[in-house]
Amino acid sequence: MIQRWSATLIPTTREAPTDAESPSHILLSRAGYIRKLGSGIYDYLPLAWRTLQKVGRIVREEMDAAGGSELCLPVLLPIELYAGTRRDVDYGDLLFKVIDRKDATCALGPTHEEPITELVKGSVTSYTQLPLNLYQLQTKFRDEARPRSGLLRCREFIMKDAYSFHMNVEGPGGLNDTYDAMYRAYTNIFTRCGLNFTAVEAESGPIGGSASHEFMVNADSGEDTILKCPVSGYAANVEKCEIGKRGHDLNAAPTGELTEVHTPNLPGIDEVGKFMKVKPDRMLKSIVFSVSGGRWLVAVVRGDHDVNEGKVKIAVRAMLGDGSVTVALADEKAAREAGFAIGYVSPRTVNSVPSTLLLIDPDAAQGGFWASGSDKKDHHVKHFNWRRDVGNVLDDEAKVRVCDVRNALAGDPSPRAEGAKLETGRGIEVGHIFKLGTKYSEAMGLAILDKDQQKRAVIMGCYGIGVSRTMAASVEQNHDADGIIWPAAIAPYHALVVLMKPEEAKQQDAAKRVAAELSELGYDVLIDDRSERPGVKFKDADLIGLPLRITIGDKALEQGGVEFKVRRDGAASKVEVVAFEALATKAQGVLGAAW
RNA sequence: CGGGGUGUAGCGCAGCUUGGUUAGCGCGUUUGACUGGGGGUCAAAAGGUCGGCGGUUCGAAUCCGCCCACCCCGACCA
Repeated sequence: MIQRWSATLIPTTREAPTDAESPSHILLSRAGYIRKLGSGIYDYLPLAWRTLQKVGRIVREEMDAAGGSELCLPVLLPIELYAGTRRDVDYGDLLFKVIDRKDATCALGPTHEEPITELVKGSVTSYTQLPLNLYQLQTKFRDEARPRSGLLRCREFIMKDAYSFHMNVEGPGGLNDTYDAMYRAYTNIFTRCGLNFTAVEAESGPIGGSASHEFMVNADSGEDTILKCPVSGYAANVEKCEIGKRGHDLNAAPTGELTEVHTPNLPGIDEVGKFMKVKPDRMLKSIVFSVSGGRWLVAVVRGDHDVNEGKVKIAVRAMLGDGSVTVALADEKAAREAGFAIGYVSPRTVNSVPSTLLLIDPDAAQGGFWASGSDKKDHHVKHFNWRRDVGNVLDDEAKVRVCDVRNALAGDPSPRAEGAKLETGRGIEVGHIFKLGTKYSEAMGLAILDKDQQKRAVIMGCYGIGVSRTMAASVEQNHDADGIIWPAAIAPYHALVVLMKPEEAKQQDAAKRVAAELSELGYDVLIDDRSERPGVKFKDADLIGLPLRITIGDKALEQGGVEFKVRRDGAASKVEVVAFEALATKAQGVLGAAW
């Protein structure tokens, strides 16, 4: 298709709005793709909409190829729909709500587990109709506490959400089949979009195992940290990432006498450390959790490490041999009443507070000098020693375990390859696939008779792609100082034909000829026919980032051709004159076959 | 929700401390001329509820109060 710049709306600007900070926000704004209408609310202008359509087309093709069926559910959802799942409460303020004229509350859909479950409940009546994979592309709403980074975190955004329904997890037609198909579809989608991405293991679903993956676009500006093992290829997000084997030693000799230090009004590890002249990596951080059944748990990590709640939960369940125990950060007041000096807790509380379990991260379960809380407000201790100060309870496996309970960091041993070290990178989450299990079907009463005439809750999976976020993530990953650099597959147009003198018939004819030829090959062409100075047009060309720029000017025309420039080569790269006859081949070499 | 900050032309900003003609500047826009291969030059012009409401004052963009919007850091984030 062919479009003229003068006939569409591409309001480029020299400067970005002050509130734009991330590269995608700045460039998409400056290049005339998006405009902000309110906090976390953006207009998609023609260029952006074309890119979104292209991403959407790839998504649809791959979803259809993987057995999905597109449908479209309402955005406006009666709040009563959430009666079974209580997500109106769990989602909290994140759920956008509107009130109608009858004073009834509706939610603007943040995702669609409830309506899709409701739909299937009323329309699928036999196991023979399963499996089913239904998806939609639509605008979603979330009342984010703090929208930021332009399209990367908005209150209104475009998402592809898919839901699958099964009678079984394993075997043909089971959840695992579809999950794997979705994993492959997502890999195809992001590959076709021209993105450099990593699929990482994410927080496990209720079914366990590696039941969830996030697809992360690798970009330094990403909000999420991901960890990778360069040897085995293992990759996971911080919440999920396992750490390889680490040694520990609870029997080392003390470094000195246990000494109490008065540390008044010091809020954090860093401040206490500075005051005591102890580095955070020689301090013990003891975090108190409450465990169902009226028990307590103290998790100890090094001062420079962060406790991982998910790992704590898994460890406690293993320790108690009970998969149903719940673990939560302790309520401060209740913990104080139980005898924990919150802010000054030490591992010794395993002895002093009844029904207390102790989990020690290997890096904290070492000899040498340690500073710790003293279990007394405004006081810490120096020369803490595990064996001397905690005692033989350390050997009681029912009460004390040494195990991984912290977030992984760069340099930690890989869990999958001996001797390899984990590396970190930043990423932008653009896709998430998840094994839901029966959470929604049970809550909403979606059950079907199976072959054996047993009524069973339907097993579900859900699979999301942030479509508008994918566009922004691509810009985060593909840009330079002059502007956007689109991968050909999602560029709003493949080529920009720039006329040096748009009023000259000779150049007009050449532009028409070039555009028609490229269009016939299946490429989308934008003709810059504005009577602007060349400098302005070149700057705008770099800014909007179409993969190929073809300049029609006297210089090249005299040589019987046009100027050919690839955006990815950078603004300052040399242009090349290409004869008319050679243009098609040359363009295909750069852009690849169109669809 | 806690902390910090900002609202003045389409965009970016100055003016506010110390109230006083007609509220400025750069970019952009319009018209004309010269120009013509990386945001050109000259000339002229259009464009403002100074976020809103109220108060103080002879007089408010400027001082005071309330409200609203927006941004940043943190908390939060299927």
